[in-house]
Amino acid sequence: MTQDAAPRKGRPRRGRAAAIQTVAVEAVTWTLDRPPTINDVARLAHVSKKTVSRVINQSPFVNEETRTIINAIIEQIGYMPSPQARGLAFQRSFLLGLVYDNPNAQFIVNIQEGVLAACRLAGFELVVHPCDQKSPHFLNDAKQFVQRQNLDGVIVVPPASENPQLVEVLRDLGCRYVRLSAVSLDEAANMVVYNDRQGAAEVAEHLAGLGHRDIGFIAGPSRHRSAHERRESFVGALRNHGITLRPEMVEEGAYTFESGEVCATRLLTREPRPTAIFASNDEMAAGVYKTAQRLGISIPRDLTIVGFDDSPIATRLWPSLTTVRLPAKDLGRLAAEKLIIRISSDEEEGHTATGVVSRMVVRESSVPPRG
Amino acid sequence: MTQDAAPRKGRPRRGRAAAIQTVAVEAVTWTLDRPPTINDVARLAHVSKKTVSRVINQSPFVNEETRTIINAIIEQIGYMPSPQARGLAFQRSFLLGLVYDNPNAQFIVNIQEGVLAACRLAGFELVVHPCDQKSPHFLNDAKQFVQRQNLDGVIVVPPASENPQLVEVLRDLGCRYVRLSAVSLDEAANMVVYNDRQGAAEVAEHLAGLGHRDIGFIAGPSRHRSAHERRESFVGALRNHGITLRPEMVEEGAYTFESGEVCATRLLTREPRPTAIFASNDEMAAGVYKTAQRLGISIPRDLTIVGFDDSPIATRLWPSLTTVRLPAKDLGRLAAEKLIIRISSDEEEGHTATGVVSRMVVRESSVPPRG
DNA sequence: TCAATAAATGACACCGGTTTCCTAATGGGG
DNA sequence: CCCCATTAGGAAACCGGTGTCATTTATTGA
Repeated sequence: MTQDAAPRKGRPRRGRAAAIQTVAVEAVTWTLDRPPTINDVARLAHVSKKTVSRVINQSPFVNEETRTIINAIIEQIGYMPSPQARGLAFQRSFLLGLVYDNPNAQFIVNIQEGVLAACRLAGFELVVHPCDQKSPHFLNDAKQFVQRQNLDGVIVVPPASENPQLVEVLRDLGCRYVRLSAVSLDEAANMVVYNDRQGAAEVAEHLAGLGHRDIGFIAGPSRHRSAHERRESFVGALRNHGITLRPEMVEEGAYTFESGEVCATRLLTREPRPTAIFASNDEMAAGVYKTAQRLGISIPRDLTIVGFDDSPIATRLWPSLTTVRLPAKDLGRLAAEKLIIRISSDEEEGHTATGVVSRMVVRESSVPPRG
Repeated sequence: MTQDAAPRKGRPRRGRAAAIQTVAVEAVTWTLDRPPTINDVARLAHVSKKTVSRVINQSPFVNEETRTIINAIIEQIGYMPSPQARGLAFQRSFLLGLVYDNPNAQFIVNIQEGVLAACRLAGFELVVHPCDQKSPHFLNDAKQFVQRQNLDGVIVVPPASENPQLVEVLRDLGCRYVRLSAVSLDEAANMVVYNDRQGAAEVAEHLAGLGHRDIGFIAGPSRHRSAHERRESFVGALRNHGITLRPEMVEEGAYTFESGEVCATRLLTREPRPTAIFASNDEMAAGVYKTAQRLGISIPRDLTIVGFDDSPIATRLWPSLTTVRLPAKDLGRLAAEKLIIRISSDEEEGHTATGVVSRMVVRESSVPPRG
């Protein structure tokens, strides 16, 4: 890829080419019982394997006719270069890794989908690798993963992406990586960020605008940066509207359905009962629904609920959930694109900050408070 | 792996080993600026790379002391064999593929999780590959996927797994594969099946036992084998209880939430209105919930609803959904284990049929009909 | 004491690509 | 007409492991 720089002129040649055509045609009748290699192509084309290699790698130093012949033979015998051998010679694997320890299946699937879309376009394949930050082998495990497969790059999803030790391991390994996070941490160049502040602030304005004053908030687990972002932005925006979130109106959940139920039970059995609850993600919002229904609290008449993520469950719930759309698929695509560009252009570090914003989606679960 | 068969005796040797120990210790102070290779290990151990290779591959033909030394050096310099080079020489990739075209994210994630668990234990990595059966490039795309990455094996998830052309492609490629399906199709050896009949029959008995007679059924899309299985088993079991499903009480959905809403609307606006609806999966059951709520029909008082899959949404819904548990994670694990065993033992075809059964889970959405 | 035997190890080619370096042919300028 | 620049292509080494086969050394039986 680094050699065989662009030529300045081009002078076609003849002679060998015409003869080869015949050979090639003759060769096609010949069937191989194993996958064809570059040597087979070279032999059939009466050319050295290096020339075939040049064709494969789009080197400009190949006569147009020769190239045509070789391409025809490649086409006819169905030759495909072995990524193993290529990787060995190139010192590259054409493999990207996706490291995640996120319990939210939908988020992962969406991310994965976006990543795969970008991979597909660039000829990369994706190796997925779930892990567990709480495991003592976590770091070693991640290290082995990257080293063993010789990954060209790794995409790390939160909350694993927010683990500084993991980042250090990746850097030590010299492995290019892109992190997804709710905030741009220490290194903007290696990150794709999603702006949760925007969405959370919109929710605050929405609730304030509807006239809610007794507002409950279910925060995410503190190890997630997104939890901080959503909380701070929400609280701050409420304050701008002259509303102060009382401490007892804030509960910390774990981004799970069950924790949503638990937190909602606490909030809804307090006096004064909140007229609106903002849960930091849709899963917990679903827990709030269930709790409210169990307690005979009507949604949205007696309780406005807002979630975050716009996962499929938001529309499955009844009434449908007002939430904040987090474009996970776009995030995945952006991350992969960023990584692939960096790999292909051989840059050590990217320079542009990349990110997406989250916007509120108003549905049926948010209405003005009663009375 | 095929050479270096087991020895008949063992006679320890001395002499060189003691000297090597010193060399090894001395060598450790030497730091490399690139990932260590087998050559580095060999040089430091004053041994040929072949011997190191023997140690790596657990060949019994290595002197115990030599092995110890080499292992120590490997440990100390952090050497890990390159899977690329290994794969090239072995003609193997240690990579498994997961091919899916299933829109149900949760199902895929669960399968993937099970597959990964098995992969991890056996030292394989997983390359995921979503695809689209409706695309004209579908088969070619799958072929390229397998060939390019030299996959050791592929796991195919329904409905793609039920595409005979895809199976033919895989077979032609000589690629080992395991298919997941609701029924054992033409080749039990290459399949992991889940028995949907059991669960569907249990639902029929459950509904009949509760006293329901006007029962609506939302079938899955006919291209899914599982749709047939669930339908036939349900209808048959109902008949055993003297209940005939009238044609107008059957609607065909697409396994999606939206199609569930559409089908439910049709069913619930007919006379006589069914007192129970069995949806062929939970997503569609969620659509039934939404429709019932929109129409002011109380669940479960006025309408019993049963789903299939036991996906997370079953417990998110209110009241919680009676459904059939399909152990997707186990399915994935079983498939991967089966595949890995076949790869490792170099069997062409497996011989044991593998499968899981589905069982009903009764929750709050199913009660006797009113009156 | 001398094969014969067996364990332990090494030399070398190979897997399927790539890079480096070199040669041959062509055409233009002096 | 010769030399050089330039293009097209090839030979050999290499990437990091493997298989095959030969070689070395020690033990054993005759």
